[in-house]
Amino acid sequence: MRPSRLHSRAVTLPDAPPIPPRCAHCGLRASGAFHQLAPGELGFVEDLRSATERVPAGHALIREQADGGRLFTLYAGWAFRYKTLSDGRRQILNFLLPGDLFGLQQRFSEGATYGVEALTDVSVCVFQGTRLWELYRAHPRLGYDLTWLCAREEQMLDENLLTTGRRSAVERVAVLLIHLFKRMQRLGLVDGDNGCPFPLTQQHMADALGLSLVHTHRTLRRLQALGLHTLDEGRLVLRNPGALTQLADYATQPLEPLPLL
Amino acid sequence: MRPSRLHSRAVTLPDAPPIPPRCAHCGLRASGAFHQLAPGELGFVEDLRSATERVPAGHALIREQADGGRLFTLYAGWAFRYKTLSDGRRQILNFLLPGDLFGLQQRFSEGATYGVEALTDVSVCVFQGTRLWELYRAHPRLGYDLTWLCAREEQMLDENLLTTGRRSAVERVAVLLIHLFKRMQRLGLVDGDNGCPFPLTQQHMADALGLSLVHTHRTLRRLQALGLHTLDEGRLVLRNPGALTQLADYATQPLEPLPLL
DNA sequence: CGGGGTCTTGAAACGGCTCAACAAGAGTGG
DNA sequence: CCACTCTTGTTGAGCCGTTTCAAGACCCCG
Repeated sequence: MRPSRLHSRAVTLPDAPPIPPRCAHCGLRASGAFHQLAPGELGFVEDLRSATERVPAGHALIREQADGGRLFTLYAGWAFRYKTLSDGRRQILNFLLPGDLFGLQQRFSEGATYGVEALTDVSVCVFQGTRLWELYRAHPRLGYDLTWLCAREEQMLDENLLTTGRRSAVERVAVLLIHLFKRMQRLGLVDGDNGCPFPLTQQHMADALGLSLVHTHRTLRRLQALGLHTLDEGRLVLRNPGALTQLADYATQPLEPLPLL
Repeated sequence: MRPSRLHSRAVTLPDAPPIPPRCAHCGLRASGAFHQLAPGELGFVEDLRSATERVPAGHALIREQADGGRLFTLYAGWAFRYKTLSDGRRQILNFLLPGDLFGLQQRFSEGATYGVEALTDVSVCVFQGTRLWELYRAHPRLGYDLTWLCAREEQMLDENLLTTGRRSAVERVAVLLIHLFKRMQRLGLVDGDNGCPFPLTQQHMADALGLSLVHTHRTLRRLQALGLHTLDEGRLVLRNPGALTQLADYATQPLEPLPLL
C-alpha cells in the first residue's frame, strides 16, 4: 500500500534541538506563546517528567497497538496522530506542533487507539502517565490546563471532520495550508514573507485530507497555478492568504496564549 | 439546501422524562453504567447545576454562533453536535446519548464553535460554566473525570474521522449502526432481540457520514437486503452483528463504567 | 551505478452526487 | 372531513469528481 517510510538518517543524531534539563530554561515557555506557570507548578512538571528523547523522522512515538501509558509534549519538530484500517488505509487525524500534548487518551482506555509518528526529527518530553491523578490533586490548575488542551484538540478534530466530510478537494487543501500556517504563526515560526517550514509530503496531505495521492497533487498544482501559494523545498509561502481563506471558508480563531504541559 | 427542521410538537410538553430534583435520585446514576460519586462530590454537582430543561426535537441546545458558556449533561433522549459551512453544507460531528457532556469547548474559546441540536425530545441538566475552575480546585476527582470525558469524545471523533476519510459507503453505514448500537448497549437500552431505539433520519446519517442523502438510502437498502440489519419505525435491529462488525472493520472497546457530570 | 522515495502526468474506470419525480403519513386549516 | 403542505422515504438516469493504474523523471544516498 504505502511504502514503509524508514528513511532513517541512520546512525547520526537526529537533527532536532536538545531539551534543557531544567523546565525553567524551557525554550518553548520563553517564546511567549504559552501560559506562565507558578514556580510550584513548574517544579511539579519537572518532577513528573521522566525523560527527554530525540526521535528521528519516520519513527514511531506511539504504536497503534498496545503502547504504554506514557504522556508526551512535543518540544521541537513535527509529528502526526493517525489510525489505520486492517487493510492498510491510513487516516492522519491531526498534526502535532511544538507545545502539543499527546498520549493522554491512552490513560483512559486500555492501550493506544491511535499511533503517533515523527514527521521530522523531533524532541519530546516524556511524562509518567501513572502519576496523572496526582497532578489533579496537587495542582488543580494543571488539571484544568490538561482539559483545555484536550478540548482544543477536539476542536481541531471537529474542523478536520467537517473538512473530510463536506469540503471539496480544493477546499480541503486550502484549509490544510491555512490551518497549519496559522498554527505556525501562533508559535512565532512564520517569517516576514508569509513563509514557514512545511515538511509534509504529498502523501501526508492526502492521508490527512481523505484524498488520493494523485488528486492531492493535482489540486495542489491548481492552487499554485492560481497564485495562492508556493510550496518548495519544505517551505510554504502564502501568496494570497485572503483568497485562500475565502476559498476554504475558514473561520479564524482568536490567538490567546496556550497552556503547556 | 436542507429543509429547516422545525417539526415542533407545538405547544404540548416534550415527550422526555423529567429530571429528579435531587442528584441523589438521578435515574442515570442508578443505571449502573456510570461511576459512583462520593457524597461531597454529588452535593457539589447538584449545587453547580443551575437548571434542568426539556427541549423538543429539532430545537437548538447550543447555537453555532456565539452561544453562552453553559455546560450540559444529556439526561434523556438523543442530540447531536454539528458544524456548517457558510453555504449550508452540514457535518454532524457526533451523536450524544444519555450521560454525555457537551458545551465544554465553549469554555475554552470565545463562543461556540459548533452547534448542538435535539434529535428527539430531550431532558438536560444545565451547569454554570463560570464556576468550572472552582470544580477543579474543590473536587480534583471531578476535574479528572471531565478530562476523561473529553478524551473519550476525542476518541469517538478519531473514529469518525477515519470513517469519513477512508471508509467506503457500505463501511461507513455499517460503522454507524454498530457504534450507536454498542453505545446503547452500554447504557442498557438494548432489548433481548438485539434491538434498540434509533431515531435518526436518513438525512442525519448522511450528514454524519459525509455522504449524500440518496446514496445513504441506497447503501442502507443494500445492507438490509443482505440481512445484516432492519430499521423500521425508529427501531434498529442487528440481524448479523458479526458480519456487520467485520464489514465495518470495527474495533470494539472494553466497556468500563463511564464518568458522569 | 543502483535503488528507494518523492513528484509528476495521462488515461480510463467507478463510486458517489445531482437532478427529478413520486408515494405515504402526519399535521393544519378551512 | 377534506384539501393542502411538509417531512421522510424511495427510485431512476446521467454526470462528474475522484480513484486507480501505469509510467517516467528527478534526487539523494549507499
